[in-house]
Amino acid sequence: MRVLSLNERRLIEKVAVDGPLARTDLSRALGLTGATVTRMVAELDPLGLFDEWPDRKGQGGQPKRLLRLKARQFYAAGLTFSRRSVELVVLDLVGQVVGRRSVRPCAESPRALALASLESLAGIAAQHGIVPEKIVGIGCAMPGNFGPHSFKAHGIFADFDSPAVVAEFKHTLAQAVWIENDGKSAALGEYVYGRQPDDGRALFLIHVGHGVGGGAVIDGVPFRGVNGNACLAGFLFPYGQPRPSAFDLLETLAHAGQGLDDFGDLNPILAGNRVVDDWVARAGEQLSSAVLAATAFIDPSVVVIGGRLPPVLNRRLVARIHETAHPGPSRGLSLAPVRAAQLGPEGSAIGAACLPLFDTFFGGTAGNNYLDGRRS
Amino acid sequence: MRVLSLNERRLIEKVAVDGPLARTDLSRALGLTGATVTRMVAELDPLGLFDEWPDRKGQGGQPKRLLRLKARQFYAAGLTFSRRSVELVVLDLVGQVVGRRSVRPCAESPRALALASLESLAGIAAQHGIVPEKIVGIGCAMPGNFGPHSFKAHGIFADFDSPAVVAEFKHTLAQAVWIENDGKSAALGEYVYGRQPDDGRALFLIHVGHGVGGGAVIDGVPFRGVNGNACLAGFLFPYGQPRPSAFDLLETLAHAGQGLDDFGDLNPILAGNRVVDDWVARAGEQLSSAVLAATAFIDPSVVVIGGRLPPVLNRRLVARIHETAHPGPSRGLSLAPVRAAQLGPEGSAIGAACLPLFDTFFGGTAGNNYLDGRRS
DNA sequence: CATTTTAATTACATTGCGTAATTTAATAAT
DNA sequence: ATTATTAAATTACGCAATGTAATTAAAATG
Repeated sequence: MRVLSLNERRLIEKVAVDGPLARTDLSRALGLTGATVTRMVAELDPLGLFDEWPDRKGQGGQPKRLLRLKARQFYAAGLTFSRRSVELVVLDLVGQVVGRRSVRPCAESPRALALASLESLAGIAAQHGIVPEKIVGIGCAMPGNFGPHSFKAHGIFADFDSPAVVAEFKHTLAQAVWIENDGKSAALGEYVYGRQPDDGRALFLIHVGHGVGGGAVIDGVPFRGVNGNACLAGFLFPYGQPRPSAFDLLETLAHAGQGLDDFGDLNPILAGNRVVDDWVARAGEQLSSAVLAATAFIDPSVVVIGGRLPPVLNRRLVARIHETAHPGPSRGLSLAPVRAAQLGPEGSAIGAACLPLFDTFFGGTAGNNYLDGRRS
Repeated sequence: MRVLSLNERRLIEKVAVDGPLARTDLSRALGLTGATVTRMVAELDPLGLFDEWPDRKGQGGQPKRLLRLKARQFYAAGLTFSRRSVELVVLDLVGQVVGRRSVRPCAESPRALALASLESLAGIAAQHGIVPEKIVGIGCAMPGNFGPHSFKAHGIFADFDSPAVVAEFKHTLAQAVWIENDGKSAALGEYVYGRQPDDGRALFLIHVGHGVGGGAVIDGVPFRGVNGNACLAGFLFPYGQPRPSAFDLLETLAHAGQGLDDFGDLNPILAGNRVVDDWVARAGEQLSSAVLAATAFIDPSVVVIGGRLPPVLNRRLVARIHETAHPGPSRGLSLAPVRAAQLGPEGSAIGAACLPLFDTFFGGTAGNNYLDGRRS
């Protein structure tokens, strides 16, 4: 697919995040003239990105012609890594999960995993009549950190440590592959597909997963840090001690004789579970410190609690954070507003699939020159 | 002065930070063609921004013609607020302090302070034959935080709290006035005029001043947060308890019977001072936690220790941080490299004066459209 | 003194976007 | 029903910033 210009991406992102919108709305929102928006939409027409229909309820003048992203037009796959399985979802550009497969116990080699993923992807594609050109890539939301030259995955996925393995993974999948930290991809997914109208300009997500991570999207740009390890909200909670991670909850439950296989098995056992209640009380309190730290360093417009836990637990953690009522990071300041992630239990996978879609259709690298489309 | 385009600012900033440079060097560094750089430099010629001279030590081919910023060509004033006085410095675009005045006890009303500042500025200007058109503005590095609609100054400058007062200040000074948090302006100053070749893409400064604040410049853009309160590295150290601030050092000294009037009086009493030694040991240890937090959230290429202390103390604090040897923020990660601020005791004022210069000549708002100079 | 090499300049082409005029499709007024 | 009004969308035209490619400039090299 042809490379989209910066303003084309801005336009598409605006429609995706705040749509449906008419050309005039876009003109105002993007600071471009109506003429330019008309031209850009016409230019993008061959891609079939938009649905368009006249606005009823107009009060005079020519009615607006609203645009929104067309469903089932472009796709990406997202991989999330759990304890016992790898989940693959296929997402379309509007954020609908088109298909899902549980791939394989992750003890397998990366190559085997890649082949199995490819097979699952092909299966879903065939089932829905998706041609390969409509799949823009595969995103992997990995628990772990980036070293200066490699990705250091969380212990149980140590096979992903070497960049050579990542390269082979890309090669085997025969697709463009994005590898990103799970917290950062979840933040991106929440920004694009879980955004609330009053979220403002900077979203910070605390990722309650294998560890306690995080990510931020600031002015539409993912905030990665120079090594890709920014937003590590969990630094406050040393390893080996109680910490507000989903992994920690599983261990706490196991310790109380309620061993579970994976994050996905949590839902049925939540109701009236004393161990869970206690964990939420403690973890919520810890997370409020993390919210404080995020407010102090990032000063975001909203802090979202998300990750691998069932949405109910995210909401309960948020309630607990509100109870804790921390003072702000400095004189006269208060904590950033906190809310639970909008995206459901598949938020992590949606975030992963979001990586290729975002880089292809949305914000991209803000602030490069060549805005006019002159590329070297 | 005419408004400079984004690429013009990028060019000027590059020359300022990494100069002297030839047109070809700039072409490579900015991703523009040589033709464009030639044109831009010619276009900027009337401003008299550059010195140009042929490069000796060329090894063949036409010798480079190196460019650097011309001294004493444009100026800005910077105000810093201390306990008993307000310091005004005049800085030129290359970063040289042209003149300094101690303005007045800060108990005075903001209007009186503004008038006194104006007088001092006029005095320095007259002394050096600086015409008003060459002064691009006045920057104020204020200790304090931004509320949603106002600036909340540190207690002893409570008069600055109201935006109306700030407006009057601007009006009285009859100059463009920038009000910024002291940590953030110090970070900017350090980025522009104290930068080391290996600082990389993201500089984080921990500001040891009235409180413990901070600032960051990421990819050439000051990082402010949505309310202008990001980078508050001091959130770890609650008020009323020992904390690594310059204010805390003064109080510690006063408590030990060594009362001082202001930060500026520290230098003579440092040598062999047991109280200071103990304070450095404790504060350095605390600061290493702040470095850890900054690494976790921002993932910068360098953390700079700066603020209102004498440079010797900054260096001693850095040494102490290195001794403390904190583990990194997460598995496999280490702390960002730490170094002491390059700018001397006037760093804070230089940072303040840097605000107008930066907004006029440097990076500015990256990522806006209208790169071509079409402005609405 | 011709050749090579790199820097800088110049002439010309491209293009993304603004300005302003025009067309379109609805409601409100007569 | 016809006309006026209004706002959205489109079209024709122009401009400014940049790229491409050819040209000139000034040194080292042989």
